[in-house]
Amino acid sequence: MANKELAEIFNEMADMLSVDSRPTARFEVRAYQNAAMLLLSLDEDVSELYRREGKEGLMSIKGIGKGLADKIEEYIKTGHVKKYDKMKKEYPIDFANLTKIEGMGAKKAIALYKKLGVKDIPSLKSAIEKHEIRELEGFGERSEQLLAKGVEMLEVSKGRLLLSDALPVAESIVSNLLESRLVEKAVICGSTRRMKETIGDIDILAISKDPEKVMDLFVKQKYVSNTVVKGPTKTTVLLGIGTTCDLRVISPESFGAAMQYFTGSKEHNVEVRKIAISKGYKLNEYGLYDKNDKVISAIDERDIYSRLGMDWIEPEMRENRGEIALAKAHKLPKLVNLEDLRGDLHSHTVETDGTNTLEEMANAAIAKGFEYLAVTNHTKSLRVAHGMDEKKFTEFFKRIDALNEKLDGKIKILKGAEVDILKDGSLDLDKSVLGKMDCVIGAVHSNFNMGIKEMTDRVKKAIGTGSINILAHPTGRIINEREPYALDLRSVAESAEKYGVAMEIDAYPTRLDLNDSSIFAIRDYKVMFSVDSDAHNASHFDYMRYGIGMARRGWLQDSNIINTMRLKQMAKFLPIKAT
DNA sequence: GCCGTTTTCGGCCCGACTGTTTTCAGTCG
Repeated sequence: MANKELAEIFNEMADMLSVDSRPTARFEVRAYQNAAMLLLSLDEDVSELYRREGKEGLMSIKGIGKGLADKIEEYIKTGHVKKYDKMKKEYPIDFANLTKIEGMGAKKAIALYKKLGVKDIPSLKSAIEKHEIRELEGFGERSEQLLAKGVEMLEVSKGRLLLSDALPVAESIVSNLLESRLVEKAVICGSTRRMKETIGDIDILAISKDPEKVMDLFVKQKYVSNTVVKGPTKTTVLLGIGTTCDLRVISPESFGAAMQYFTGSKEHNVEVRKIAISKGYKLNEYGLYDKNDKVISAIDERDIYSRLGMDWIEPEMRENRGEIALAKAHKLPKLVNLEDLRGDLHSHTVETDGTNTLEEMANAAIAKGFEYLAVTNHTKSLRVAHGMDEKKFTEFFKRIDALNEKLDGKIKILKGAEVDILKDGSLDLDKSVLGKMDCVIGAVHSNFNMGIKEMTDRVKKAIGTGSINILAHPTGRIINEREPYALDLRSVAESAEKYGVAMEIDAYPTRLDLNDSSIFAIRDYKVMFSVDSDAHNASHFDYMRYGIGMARRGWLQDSNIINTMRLKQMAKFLPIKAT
């Protein structure tokens, strides 16, 4: 995809421009960085947009003007951006990796290149080992040590942390702080509060009369492997799960402003601050101030938004994707909540690759308060998961009938399957058996490396059979492991809308598929969604909250999601049998 | 390099921390 490559080029151009002494250069840096971010958040391939709408289409994106549009066009046509190539000759530096090091930005990278010829991580390591850095003007022994530590940390941590690894640890630390009675309040902020699919670091805010003791307790938490910085207002530790965690102790009167500030995202905050400026105010982590530095609002996050003429914005929406305009117009959507879910439509048992029996899964679902649970085991061609054939499904369904009778309305177990969508788009089970089911999920589990047209046709053919009700984990990606397969998601969504097939938001922590940006990409279609746990174990129903996180980040309401409905209403979407 | 119900020129988000300095630059969130 050209978006990612161009974003890298623009980011590097920004890095190289950062040492340009022209007074306008620093604003050009921002323009390039902004363009890189826009490209990464774009729903479709920018070359597709260009093919369809030309340079005008590119320039219709706010933040892309003539200069950048020219460069995008040049890249699509020739595969090169001349200005970039020229700059890169002067600075043949691996900015992308070097600036991943904590404390290393573009300017330091360039300084090290000019003085020592450092151009990538290996040459940096060698300069550190030879103690060349401490001799440089503007650097010192401490800088050299910090860079050495930064390189080491970079090599240990690979990929971003899963939300499901970060959130429980953050919650546990917060509850330990609260239990100690040393803090009056403690809350999670940052990307964890925004429920991003992966987390860079964990941010926690607290109010306390005794900050030193709180910090002492904090660094002694069992999750902590190392203390990076320890002060009375800010302490940073390294957690065993491979991320840093900041705890800030703030004054009670600034709590709302600090929450707003540390929740981010950065892009959202920049826009909110611009609004503050336009009203003659100033907004920072301590409060909202007027021209005379008098506090207008600071204690309560909602009040700060309100004083800026906006409705309070759910953390999951704070990504500067249009939520600010809606908040100003008082037209924010009422996002779906975990409590709105009435059941789960995707789960597995020991018969295939699950670890609990049908009865155990049913009981766990009852404990969760579900009204229904679809058991959707794998089908025969998925041999690694002991996929079932027609005969096994028929026998299994008799057990479901018996169990439903025994459970006497405590829950309704729906007969289902996660049927493989084969290479040619046909389904892995006979139609006569699929016809007996209450909930059929279609899923691609093989031949991931097809071209985009082939793969799109394959999935659309499966949807067109009329035999599936939900398309499972539509992009097939596994976080930090497998890229999504090539698929025209819009075209698939169009087809899903036509055939009344719901698109899944698979809540399994390594999948989270669809994710927020995919949901955004298909928001023009009136397609329904299904938030499912994909549980392979009775404890996996807890994963639902991550799926709800994605749904909320995609601005979905309960009316967009089929399993917020009661069983009777669901009959419109699923062929639920009377039994 | 982008943008515009105060502007097509003159603006462009904000503050803390750190290590290096002796008033500040670079980085980060």
